[in-house]
Order: sequence, then C-alpha cells, then structure tokens
Amino acid sequence: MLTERQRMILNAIVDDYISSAEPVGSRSISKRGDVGYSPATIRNEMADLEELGFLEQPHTSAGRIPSHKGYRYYVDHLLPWSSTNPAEIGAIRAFFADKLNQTEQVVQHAAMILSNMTNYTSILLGPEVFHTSLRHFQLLPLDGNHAVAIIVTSTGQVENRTVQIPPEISVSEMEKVVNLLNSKLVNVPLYKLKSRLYSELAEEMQRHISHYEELMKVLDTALESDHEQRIYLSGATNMLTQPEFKDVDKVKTILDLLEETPTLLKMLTPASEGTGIQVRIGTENKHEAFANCSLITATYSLDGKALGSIGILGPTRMEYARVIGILGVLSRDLTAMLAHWYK
Amino acid sequence: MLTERQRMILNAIVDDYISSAEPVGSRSISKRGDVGYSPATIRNEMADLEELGFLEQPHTSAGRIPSHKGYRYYVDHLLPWSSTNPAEIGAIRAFFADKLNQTEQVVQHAAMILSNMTNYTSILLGPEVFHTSLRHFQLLPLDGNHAVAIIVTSTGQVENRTVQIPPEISVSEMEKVVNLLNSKLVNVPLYKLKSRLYSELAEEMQRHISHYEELMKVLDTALESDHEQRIYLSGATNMLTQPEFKDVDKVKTILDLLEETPTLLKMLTPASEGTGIQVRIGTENKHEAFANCSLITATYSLDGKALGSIGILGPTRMEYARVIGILGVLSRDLTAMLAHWYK
DNA sequence: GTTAGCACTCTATCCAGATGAGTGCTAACC
DNA sequence: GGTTAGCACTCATCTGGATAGAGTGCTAAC
Repeated sequence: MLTERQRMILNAIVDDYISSAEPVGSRSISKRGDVGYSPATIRNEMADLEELGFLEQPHTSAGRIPSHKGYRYYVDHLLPWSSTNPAEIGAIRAFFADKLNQTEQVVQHAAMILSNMTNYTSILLGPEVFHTSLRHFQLLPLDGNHAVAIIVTSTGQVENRTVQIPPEISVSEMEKVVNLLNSKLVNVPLYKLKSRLYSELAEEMQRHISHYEELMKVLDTALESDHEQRIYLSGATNMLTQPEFKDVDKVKTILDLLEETPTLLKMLTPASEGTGIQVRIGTENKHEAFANCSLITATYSLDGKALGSIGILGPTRMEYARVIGILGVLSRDLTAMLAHWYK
Repeated sequence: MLTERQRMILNAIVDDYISSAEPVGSRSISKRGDVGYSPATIRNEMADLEELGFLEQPHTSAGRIPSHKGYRYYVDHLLPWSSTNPAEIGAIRAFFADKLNQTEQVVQHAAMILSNMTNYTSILLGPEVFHTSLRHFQLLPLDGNHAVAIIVTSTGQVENRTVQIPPEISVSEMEKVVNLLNSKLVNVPLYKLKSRLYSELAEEMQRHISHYEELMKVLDTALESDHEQRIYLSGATNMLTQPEFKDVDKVKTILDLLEETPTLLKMLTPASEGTGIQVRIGTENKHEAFANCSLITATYSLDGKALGSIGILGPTRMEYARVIGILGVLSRDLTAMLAHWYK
C-alpha cells in the first residue's frame, strides 16, 4: 500500500514527533542522516501521506503530526522491535528477586516499577477472582452478633467480610454448616459458589439443620461475590508532565476517569481472549476522554488462564516500542513467578 | 489585640476571598451591607491589618488577600460555627444507613462522600492496626510448600500473608503451634505479637516441638507487622478545579505527594492526642508542596482510642466553616457506628 | 474619627508589526 | 520521470507600546 520511501518518511515523522511533541517539518526530516532526500521531495511525500490519512496538519504552515491511522500503521508495520534495554530488564528482574510474600504486594509494586520506568501511568488489574476456586471457607465469631467470613482461594488470596449472625442460630449449627460447605464446595470456582450453594447444599441443609432460612441468608451475604476487582494505579500524575496535557481541564477528565473503577475495568479487559499485547490508540479506546491517549495492555496468567492485566496509559504520542518491550518482559516474568509460586 | 472593626473587616475579606479567589478591594468590602464604612476608612484599617501581618498585597494597587496568619486568626477567632446544612447531614446519615458489611468498604465510601460533598480532596486513614489486638490466628496449607497465615483482629479486620513452609515441618506440628499461639496470644495488641512470641512462647515451643528454628522463622514472617496502613484517597483531581492550581507544575508536586503513602501517614497522624478537629494552614503543614494548602483532620475512634483519621485537603482559601462542620458530623457518626458494631 | 477627592502605581489587555517556520507550486535539472 | 532549487504565501507566535481599570495612599475637608 505504501511505498518503501513513504514508510520510511512516516516512520521518521512518528519517531521525531514522539520525542519532540512538536509538528515535524520537511527540513528536519531531510536533515536526519537516514533519509537522503531534499525537503521538497519529502514535502511531496508528506502531502501524499496526508491525503491518505496518515498525517495531519494543525494548520497551514505548521509541520505534520501523525494521525491515529498513522500511529496505527506505525505500531502494526514499522515498530522497531528493539530488544528492551538490558538495564531495564535488570531492574525488573531485581524487583522479582526480593520476594514479597503477598500477591497483592507484588502487583502493587509492579505497578510502581512500571510507572517509574516509563513515566506514564500504569494500571494493574489484580488477580481475577473469577478464574480461581474455593480452597477453604470459614466463619469466625467475633461477638454474639457478628462473625468474619473468610474465603481462601486456590491462589492463596484471602477475601473476608463481616456478617451478622441471627441470635437464634447456635454455634454448633454454624460449625455443621461450615463443615458441609467445605466438604462440598471446595474447588468450585468462586463465581459459581452461590448457585452451587442452592443447587447442591440446600436440600441437605434443610434436612439436617434448623433455622435453614436464616442460615442461608447469612451464607448468601458471606459468599457475595462482589469480590471487588482490585485496581492498582501508579504514576497518575505523570500525565501532567506531558506537554499535550498542559491544559488542566483535559487532564482532569482523564484523571477523573482513572478514579472510576468500573470504567477502567472495562478498558483493561482484553478484547480478544488473552492474546499477548494489545495497543489501543486514541479513539480506539471507547471513552472520549482518552481520545488523545493510547493504552497498551498485556495479561499475566496462571495455567494458561488470564489472571489479570497490566496497562500503560500515555499520550497517543507514546514511546510504543519501549513500552511494549517493557510490558512484555514484565508480564512474562509475572506469569513465570506465579507459576512458580502455585505450581 | 484587634479592634472589633478590624475583626469585622478581616472576616469580610477572608469570606470574600474564599468565595472569589480574587484579591479583595476596599470598595467591594464597603459595598457589602454588613460593614457600614466608606472605602477610605476600610483602606486605613486594611493598611493596619497588613502591617500586623494578617493581610498581604500581591502588588501595589491590587486588593488584599489573607496571609496564613490571617487565616489562622479567622479559623481560631472568627469562624462562623454555622451548623452544617441539614441536607448535607442527611446525605451523610443516608450513607450510614445502607450498611456495608466491611470496615474497609465503609471507610472507602466515606472518603468518596466527603470529596464529593466538599469538592476538595479527602484522605482517609483506615482503622489503625496498632490499637487492635489478636482475636484469632490460623495457618491454612495451600500446597506442600506454602500456607496462608490469617490474622483476625479484635475489630474484625483480616490480615493475611503467604508463607513458605519448610518440608521438614509436619502438619501436626504446625497445628500444635497454631493452637499454642491461639491460647497464649489472643488479646495481645498486634504490634506486641512478635516480642511476645519470643518472650512467652519460645521456651515452651522449644520443649515440645522439633524444628523449632524453622518454625520460628515461619511465624516470624507470618506475624510480620508491616500491616500496611491503608490510605484511601478520593477526589484528588478536585485540586485541579481550584483556580490557584491552574498551573500544572504546582499541582503535580501536590498530587505526587498524595501518592506517597509514608508522607501522608505522617501528615494525618494527629499532633496532639485525639483532640477533635485540627486545622493546619499553609506552611503549618510540614511539606513545602502543601505551602498553599490547608489540611483539616478529624479522628474517629473506638472505646476512646483513636482508630484512624479523616482529612480534607484544599487550598488555603478553603471553606473552613463548612468543611469543619461536615468533618465533625462524619467523624462522630463513624465513631458511633463503630461503637455500635463492635460494642 | 470619618470621608471625599485626587494623584499615582501596577497589571491586564489589546493591537500592530515583525519574525520565522513551513508549506505548495513552478520550473529547472539530471 | 523523478528530484530539487527557488519563491511567494500562510499563519502562529513574539514583541513593544498604548490604554483601561482597579485599587491604593495621602491630604484636606467635614
């Protein structure tokens, strides 16, 4: 579709614009060593590229900047698959070396590392509860009225919530029920717990246990699967350092969106099932607040199942090559580490 | 120290400036109904107030703005202790009405309510682990090598971490140790757990249990009291709406500080032990990034012991009266609710 | 003690002109 | 035919000066 020279020029323009954030003129492209043409020739090609929709002009007599389509072409066909800087790989490895003993901590720290390395905003989706199953259930009385319900998952995560215990339910009854639950529901995926509770246990409980209704209500709350997906943000303020966001109002809409968990969740969920690294440029993100942003996501997994995902949010003018490299290394290492932990 | 008229004028200036964010001139004060003097008279008083350090002039021929000292005087002596708007009280009460069954959720939602109501940034310190004690300890095997250590506190919070179990330690041994721990360490404050482990249990364990050293190491990790204090931020981007922060760079230093947990922790810890609401104006905050901010904090408590604190961060030009009112209502209600839960 | 009047200060805003980067087009060159 | 030099043109940005307006401080009168 594009001639070799056009690809070369497009590449040069995107590269230049990524590092300078200023519209790129024909002369500055010509001066680079790698393109051996005069400004006039390049101008002609630029006019063609603009007509094809790969470039844009902020106004007559400004240089060109890549359009979304231009970025897309760059990412899909021109991206220098430069191997990630060894120093950066080292930093990531070092991070995995000092082992933290909680998945949550690891994920949180990973987000911080990422945002520090890239100077963009990193978004991390904690291990997805839906793909994990019950390992152990427990009810721990606090006082006459309350108890803590503790759910331990197959990946070692612990969820807990406080429930109210009606006074008419005795401790021994509770224990019976908890034992029943543990014998019948272990290894059931979390999101199926509640339906299984009704389909498999209801009958047996009704037979052996008084105050059936009240107990079911308690269990219902205890197993409530609003297991809020945990989102870890880091470096949100890095947005402020980008020249395209020197306008406070624009930044606000973006940062506001970042505080909105459900929206973020939707954005981070991979479109097609678990295929490596995804790049969403500008309006390819659903939200108009992100019209000037690009989101690069990767997933990490356990046993081939995507557990969570990692995202980097930056301006459309983003160091795609570098970020993709870093994200790749990190998601692979994270996957490897999880496999090693819970093998 | 100040004459009645000076107090009146200072009050008018601070009020005006709080709502307009523009330097206040003598004429606009005179025009207000409540001050019956001509601009000239007010100018004279303003000059005096400036000499005394309560006012500042951005430049000759601009109006006056309150200095930190001026705000301080306003907060200490002039603050209209207006009762909080009933509608706002209603909103807070409504929030407590739909009961959430996790302390964490409550705190998180409270932060959101606060920032939405005030349009400032709210900072909430989760229930302080140091004041709580152990209710139950448990080790739950995950696989041959790992177990989840679960610590339930007297307030129903659940902490957990994954620990490695050396292969030479048998399950029955683990159980013995856990039972011992539960019989000896329940009701011990969390931060004393580790020292008690050594002072009271070491001897007995050494007598009855093999692999003492390895076990101690496991327990040491399990009881590690890095129980990270949880900080909930909400409405951080509200900062961006304030005209004094239209400069991106200033906002960045503030938002960066907000991402720095340890610093925030220090800021929120009440200076004097648990006495109601504290107001820190401008440079009274230790950090220079907060030189143009005011931080208003309140604590919530259980059994008279401060459990955590709530803070509102805004520009020095802040609606002190309103925020203090809201904060008072919220902290009282939070305290009341906790008392009711864990009575 | 209070206030009207006035000169003075300083900022913000507007406008015109200069600057310069970059383009598009044409014609010449290889 | 592709490439390039030359040139006229466009448009955003920068500059400096003039102007308006808000607000003060001082003095003198009430």
